[in-house]
Amino acid sequence: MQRTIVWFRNDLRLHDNPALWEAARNGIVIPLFILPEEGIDMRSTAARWWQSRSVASFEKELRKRGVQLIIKSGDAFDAMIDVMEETDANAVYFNEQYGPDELKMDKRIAEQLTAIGIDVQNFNGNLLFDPGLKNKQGEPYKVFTSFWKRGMQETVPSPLPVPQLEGLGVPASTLPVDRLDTLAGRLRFPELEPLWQPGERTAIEQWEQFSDDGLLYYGTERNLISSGSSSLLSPYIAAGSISVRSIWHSAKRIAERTADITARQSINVFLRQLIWRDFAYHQLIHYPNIIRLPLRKQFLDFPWQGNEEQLSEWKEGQTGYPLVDAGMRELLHTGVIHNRVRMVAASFLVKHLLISWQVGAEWFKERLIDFDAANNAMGWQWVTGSGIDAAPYFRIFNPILQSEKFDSEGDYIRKWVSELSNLPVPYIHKPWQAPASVLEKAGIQLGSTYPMPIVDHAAARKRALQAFQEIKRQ
DNA sequence: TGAAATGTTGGGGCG
DNA sequence: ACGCCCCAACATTTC
Repeated sequence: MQRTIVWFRNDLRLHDNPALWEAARNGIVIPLFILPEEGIDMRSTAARWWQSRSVASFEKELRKRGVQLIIKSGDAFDAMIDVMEETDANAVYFNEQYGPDELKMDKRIAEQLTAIGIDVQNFNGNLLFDPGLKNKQGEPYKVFTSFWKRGMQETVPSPLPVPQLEGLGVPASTLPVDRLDTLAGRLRFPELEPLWQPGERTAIEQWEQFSDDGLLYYGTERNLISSGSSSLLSPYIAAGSISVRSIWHSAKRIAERTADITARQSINVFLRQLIWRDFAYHQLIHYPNIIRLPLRKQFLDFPWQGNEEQLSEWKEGQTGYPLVDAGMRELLHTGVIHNRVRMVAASFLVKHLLISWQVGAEWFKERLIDFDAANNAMGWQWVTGSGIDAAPYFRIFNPILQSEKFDSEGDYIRKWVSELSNLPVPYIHKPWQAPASVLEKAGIQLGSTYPMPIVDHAAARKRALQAFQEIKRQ
């Protein structure tokens, strides 16, 4: 009877978990989660908080099934050796991660384990498609639409069911579950605590609720910021509490059952978003540097020039552009931002403030509970125009027009920028244009209760285009 | 998964 | 009745 350590990271679920499934098929399962070594990489991020909450929830699920999650900290190889000595485990399975650091570490650990006679196996548990997908010329895809078309033709593996688990039967030594909190700096995100319920069950419920209703209108509603049309699944997908392949197949089944054209189109729009996620990993796998460096070389010399003060104003939602500020405050208070606003706020940092996308990406990494290195890198490079299939640099979002288009009544702004809540349309989108009487009636003093725009849109746009000309010449 | 600038057209006001 | 101008409204080009 094989005894397999299943090393969990961003795959905190029982359903459709290839590593867990195979381990269970072969015998006894020894689930392991390893916290980062003390003193190393201990930065407290919202995503780490979320992961720690998700691990705690997963531990409970396992315990209900009579299986103990072993929690260790420190070097992964050393931790595994510890566990193997105590439990006589003779195999280690895990699902692949695709970041450059993770790949390097996984390779190192696999080699070390193999060298001492341990059976090591890894699986794709995170993506819809084969991570090595190539086009007909044998090249990685460089344009999303072709990747998308290919994806729609691919067969996505059917999700695996929840396996029957057999655990060790005797307790093994482990760190207490509450160590997750302290190590992850959980106490630094008290405002997120009441907002998010972690775990596989909640994730599946969330999907069922969304697929029952919102999914069918997703195509037309998803851009309307205050319509509540987001799936809210991204934090669960990021932690691996739900499998994208399960979502895929479930959505496909719903599409097959419905004759309504709009609903079918909506489902396709949603599937397209899932394919964007795979495309992000596709890029990360083929161009691991995209996390740190622009893919288009000329952007290495881009004349970034934003200042610290403006960066803080952006982070705090004090730019004077209501939609941008609403988004940045939503991020601070909830750990997520609506996708449309994400683009507008990111574009504002890069193009209006000329602050480098890496700085923005770092802030998102610190604050997003749905943080995903591949998505984040792709998204920021897309906005900047420095990535594959990115928006051309001269495409500059106008934060006022975006606000008028996608938050036409200003409801989203009123929710997050409460000092503007009494301001009527159209001035809610551009308070500095409101007549004095309107401002007074709404109880607003520009420059004191709410900032004047920190940059003028037209001037900032012009400046950004000039900066673009500079690198284009080179 | 833009926006602004520039070009074109056609209806209507007006001398 | 006619030509001229104005300017929405829409289309195209440019950034």
